Amino acid sequence: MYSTTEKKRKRLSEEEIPSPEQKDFKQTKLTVPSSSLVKVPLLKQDHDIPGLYIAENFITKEQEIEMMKEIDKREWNSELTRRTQHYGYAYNYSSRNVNNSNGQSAPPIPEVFLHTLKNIKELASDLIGSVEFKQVIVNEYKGTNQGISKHVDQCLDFGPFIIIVSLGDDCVMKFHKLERVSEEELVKKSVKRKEVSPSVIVDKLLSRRSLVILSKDARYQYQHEIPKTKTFKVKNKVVKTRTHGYRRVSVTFRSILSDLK
DNA sequence: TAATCCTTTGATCGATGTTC
DNA sequence: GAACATCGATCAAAGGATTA
Repeated sequence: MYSTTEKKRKRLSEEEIPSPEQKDFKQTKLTVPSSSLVKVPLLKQDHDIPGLYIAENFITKEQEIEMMKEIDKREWNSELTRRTQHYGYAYNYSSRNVNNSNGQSAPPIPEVFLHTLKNIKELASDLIGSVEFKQVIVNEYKGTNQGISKHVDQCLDFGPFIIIVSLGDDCVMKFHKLERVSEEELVKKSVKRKEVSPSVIVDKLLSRRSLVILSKDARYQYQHEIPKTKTFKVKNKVVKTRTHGYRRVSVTFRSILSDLK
């Protein structure tokens, strides 16, 4: 039996005919990392959302511990309901922009993140090219009800790729498809975005130690959200139940558009 | 030029639906 | 029936766009 909400919601299924862009789906490791003796993660293009790439087990358990240790040594910002850390450029949630020239500059990006970034660039060089990622935000989601409301990452300051490394615990990210607008329109502050009707919502499991890259449609034509729910579901099946001990830390890398100009 | 409206990102709350 | 999940409405803040 389906709920009213579910009836009106169109969920993508494996059986759906892929778009021309999706037909080009390929499971590729875009570039071989320097060490050939370690298990090489695969960067897979997602079937459902153009521009979404996921690499499971992108980092090792040892790297995860090392990153967590580094994060826990640092000072947290408790301005939001979730705790955050900003590196490279601080993001101002009130003015919704990045700033490093008004006395609120963020600390430099820690070495352990730069090392991760180097591995990302090796794995995804064909996708991200020579784009420099100079801003890092660490978000911590603890307990049973912390999440982030649906949104599209700011388009005026941040570049075309959003890169997320998940640490600690798994989560589900929900993608809400928006009415399409051109990338030229996106940089106009006045552009109004609405979800497509009937709504298209795609659930994606982000497992710990995985890498996610949002580009193209995944970056600009979908809102993403981490629901503030006790259970995480994919296609209505519970894949994770949060307890009070739940802790997921995400490390998000962004490029700064003013750097690209 | 000043006032007003609109935008984005994120938070909160209430109503309604679902599950156990 | 209680607890939980989902959805939509509303609000905040600051800057940009529009209008008078």
